[in-house]
Amino acid sequence: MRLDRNKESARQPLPSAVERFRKVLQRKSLRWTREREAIMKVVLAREGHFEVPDLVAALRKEGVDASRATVYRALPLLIEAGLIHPTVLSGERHRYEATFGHRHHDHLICSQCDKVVEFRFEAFEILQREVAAKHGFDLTDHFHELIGICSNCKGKKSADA
Amino acid sequence: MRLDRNKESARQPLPSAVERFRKVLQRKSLRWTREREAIMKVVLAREGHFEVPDLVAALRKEGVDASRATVYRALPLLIEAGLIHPTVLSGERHRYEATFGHRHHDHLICSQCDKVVEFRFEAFEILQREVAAKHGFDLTDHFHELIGICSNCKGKKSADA
DNA sequence: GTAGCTGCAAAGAATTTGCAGTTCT
DNA sequence: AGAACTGCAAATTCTTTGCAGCTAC
Repeated sequence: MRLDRNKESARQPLPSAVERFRKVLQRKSLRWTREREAIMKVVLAREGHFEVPDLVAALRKEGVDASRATVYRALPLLIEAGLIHPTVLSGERHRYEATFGHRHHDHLICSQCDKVVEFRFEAFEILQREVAAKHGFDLTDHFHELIGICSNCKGKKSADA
Repeated sequence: MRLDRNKESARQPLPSAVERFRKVLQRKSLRWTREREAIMKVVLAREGHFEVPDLVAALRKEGVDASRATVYRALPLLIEAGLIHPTVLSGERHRYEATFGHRHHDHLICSQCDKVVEFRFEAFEILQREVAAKHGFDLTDHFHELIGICSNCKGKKSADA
């Protein structure tokens, strides 16, 4: 999760997301285009995690003009603007999650049924900064994912092999 | 990092790694072959993180018989045996790290120079189990990676764009 | 003897890139 | 006008698979 304590972004509607995105573009002398705007909106509207091929399909379904290539090219910018964040998730393809307008959280995942629980534990946030500081780092981001077996799956026999 | 508190595996030489691997194979009615053995040894001998294509190249260089396909097929077994573990590390391809004979640790990474610091902080281990338990999960594994700017890079101007 | 293995080469997928035409600023 | 964009299709990679012949048990 991109750490972001100096901006009261959570819970704000679209305008400030637009602002953030524009700011990044401006700083890099890049342009605000209809495609980038469309991608941004669809991304922010998505619930939970998403993978790029799915996102591309979703765009197409909404009749949004934005080719796969353009989507791939936009992602790093959205990340830089703090609107989305890569997530780990044992999966194969890259996964992202909209972070703008969402309270920061990490994930607890059942390895058997893939159930995902979002959690937030302030102690982690504090200790992480401490650990980083102890090694002379300024913490800017982190990935934290817990893997386990949920109560529901505990009973079931593991049909291993 | 695969959690493993019931086995005093760390610091032990090869034999017990072999034993573990054989045990997994046995349980799944799979076979102990010269290729799997060779892959296991080369993997355990590697320092730090590795990606599959590099591992395959390393094997070839040592004249080890083991095709790419066989390597890919062996990895899940090595993971199951607790000899290696996938790591996050923002990279593109899958990355692994030998865990057998190494004390568990997580990573602190400089996003500018890619410097990697291994850290271990007992509090995290404990709190993670607590969080999992609070949601009814049995924790079996976790990914935890801190991203920041190291002291060395702090001075440098960020030649962004 | 048989189920499982292996290498190979082909297949699959996700992501990236070169290019020619378009569009912000 | 000029730099930056976009879609397309081709190119790259990593990873997986089908198959025919080998090998551990």
